[in-house]
Amino acid sequence: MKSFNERCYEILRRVPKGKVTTYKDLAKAMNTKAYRAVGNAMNKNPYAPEVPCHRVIQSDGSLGGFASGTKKKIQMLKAEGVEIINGKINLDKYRYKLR
DNA sequence: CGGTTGACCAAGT
DNA sequence: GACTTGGCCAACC
Repeated sequence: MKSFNERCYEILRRVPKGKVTTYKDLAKAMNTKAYRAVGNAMNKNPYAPEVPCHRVIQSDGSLGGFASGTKKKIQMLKAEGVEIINGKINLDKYRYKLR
């Protein structure tokens, strides 16, 4: 039985470059409501380059947090082709449909 | 087992 | 729009 965290990583790792998802959707995809616990998992994320934890944002389109700083997160996403307006992302455009 | 923590969410002020 | 409150759930001590 894998830990809750590893399940997060497995789902998150299939989010393609140039797309994003939200903590809530991620939790929903694994059939739980623990979006908070998901955030915890990301913070600890031991699969740093393998799992794109910077592609996970809040439900309202704002970035949420990032271990190395929110600014870094913005830069990485922009580098992947995601447009960020006023520190927010257009979910209709960039949200990746899980499941 | 209980209490604390957190990269959250929604609704209210 | 900023801040507070209550709710949520897993990990950790």
